Amino acid sequence: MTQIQGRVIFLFIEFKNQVQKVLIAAAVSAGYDIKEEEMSFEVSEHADLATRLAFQLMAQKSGNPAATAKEIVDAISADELKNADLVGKITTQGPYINIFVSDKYLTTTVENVVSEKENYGSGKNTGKILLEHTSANPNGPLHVGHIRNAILGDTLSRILKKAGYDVEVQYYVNDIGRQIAVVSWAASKYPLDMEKKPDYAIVDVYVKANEDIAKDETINEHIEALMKKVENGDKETIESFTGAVDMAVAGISETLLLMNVKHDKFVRESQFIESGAVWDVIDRLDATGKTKDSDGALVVDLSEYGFEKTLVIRRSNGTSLYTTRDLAYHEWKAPQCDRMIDVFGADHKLISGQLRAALQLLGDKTPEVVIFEFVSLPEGSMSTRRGVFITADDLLKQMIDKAYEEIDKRRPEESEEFKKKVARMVGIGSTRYDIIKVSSDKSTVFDWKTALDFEKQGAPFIQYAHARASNILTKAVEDGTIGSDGIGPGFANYTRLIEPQEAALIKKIARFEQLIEESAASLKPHTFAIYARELADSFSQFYRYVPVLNVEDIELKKARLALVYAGKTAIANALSCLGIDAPESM
RNA sequence: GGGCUCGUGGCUUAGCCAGGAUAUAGCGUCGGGCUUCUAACCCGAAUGCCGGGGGUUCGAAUCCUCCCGGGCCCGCCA
Repeated sequence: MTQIQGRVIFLFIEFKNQVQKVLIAAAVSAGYDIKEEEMSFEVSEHADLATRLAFQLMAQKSGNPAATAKEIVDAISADELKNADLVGKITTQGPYINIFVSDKYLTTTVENVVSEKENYGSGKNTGKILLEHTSANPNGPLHVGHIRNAILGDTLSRILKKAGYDVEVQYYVNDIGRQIAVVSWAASKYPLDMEKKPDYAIVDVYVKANEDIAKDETINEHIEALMKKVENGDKETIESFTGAVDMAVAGISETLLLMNVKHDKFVRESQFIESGAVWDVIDRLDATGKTKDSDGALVVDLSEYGFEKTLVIRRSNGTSLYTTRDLAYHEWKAPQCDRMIDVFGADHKLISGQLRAALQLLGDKTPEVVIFEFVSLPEGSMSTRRGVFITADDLLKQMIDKAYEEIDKRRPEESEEFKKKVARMVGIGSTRYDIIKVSSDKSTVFDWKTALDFEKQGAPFIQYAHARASNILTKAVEDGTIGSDGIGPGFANYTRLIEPQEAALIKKIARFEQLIEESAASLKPHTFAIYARELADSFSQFYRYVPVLNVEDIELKKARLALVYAGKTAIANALSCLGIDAPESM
């Protein structure tokens, strides 16, 4: 068994390994030819683990899967089974072989959570990951499309950390492109409303400027001139760009912080102009012989990577593009980490493929790209430029207000401070959960009615289960069953936990580590979000059917308290991975 | 026009990559449950040609193919 700090890790996986060993031995002794890599298992409602092995092997003999399944199970040796201490019963049902966990599996799970506490569920992966997400242009506030990027990226970073990786999260700030030139021009023409949140002040003038440009194309000449000045290092122009960008970023940061989204670093594109890295990248691409002139612009041929169209890496006016600066950014990141992960919207599918191809052409490490499909409005797609968007702040505020109404209705006697705190936890949690639970490859249409009708069996449901567990534990401290040293290793005899709801909850808790592992490996956080809900579901059923505080038998009471503690801990750890606060009371 | 992607009960959605046991769950609807640890809870019921056709297979929501519908993209925006 794999041991880390004295404990068997990945209990579910170890269970699976034991089952595999037992079944292979049985199949071989029954006269079948089977290799380890051919074994496949599924989690099933009929058992803790099931296999369709008989379907694969039937051709070797009878051709009857049910007969094959029975033959294999009959051939299981008692000795093998004795060594597999996590495996309980193995039965057949027609062609299926159903496997159940042992009592030791259950008691070990509870003991593990009780001793590991907030570290329960952590993985053993290693390596440094640089994760980039959100990176919205600093030309206005975040809108509901950006929220999906931020929540997906932030949840991913939390899950990867839980899986054991060293993760650094970056926001790539476009402080130098055409859009920022427009912002800078706008800020010089129109006064900024300093009363407003700074990102809103910026977008006001940005939208006006774009209206001007639509009417008068000659403004574009001013914009181009500004871009050239910046690339040539003109101090005054750079300062005006930086001033506008700082305002927008300040506002964006405030919004991100409100929804528990954390970035370790804000990296500015301009640094790759200043350092000359951009021109260096262009030179090296040019040296590959894959570039050519196209109407004065420099383009690179990526046809050998499957891209029909060439990629422009330098404008005909000599300035660089986002794509070029992004190449420099990735070259800068590569030596700092083992893996790079970028979270982009669906509009970046093509360009991110070209980016990867160009990096390959240069012989560089390439990023893994996580794509999420668009969030649009009933009337069409959102556009900061046209001023058509619903801001993240607006959505978050309304979600918090909605949550406040609920808590005010349910706990009117509580303090204003309590209600506000819970409203924020629930409002933000609901927003995050509703977004993260859906697979990122589904496009969605935003509408207020659906957004504000936050599903009760979403974040609030999970948070409520946590609050109920906390409540029981608080009362057990008050009645003295839990001493001042709390619940730790060896607190109770867990073989007393034999109710079906107890076993179901323990089994659900035991799968935590595997779900983290799978979610981290596939970079699909929604699968973990669904697990978190199932975990809360198991707890709610346990809570309904199994009394804890008014149990006479003190040993049984202590065993159940330990399970409540294990449930609370698992739920808290799951919520933490989702960036959702776990209230002690709500 | 070409490429990518999605299409699962009234609505939202899991499962699809590695095909198999009555297709997952929530909302909504209908019915039941608080003198018992917080009812933002629990239990039960109804609702599905898994977009459509064809194919592969003993077996297809899952693989292949064509079609229909939504989304995104198709060089000097990001």
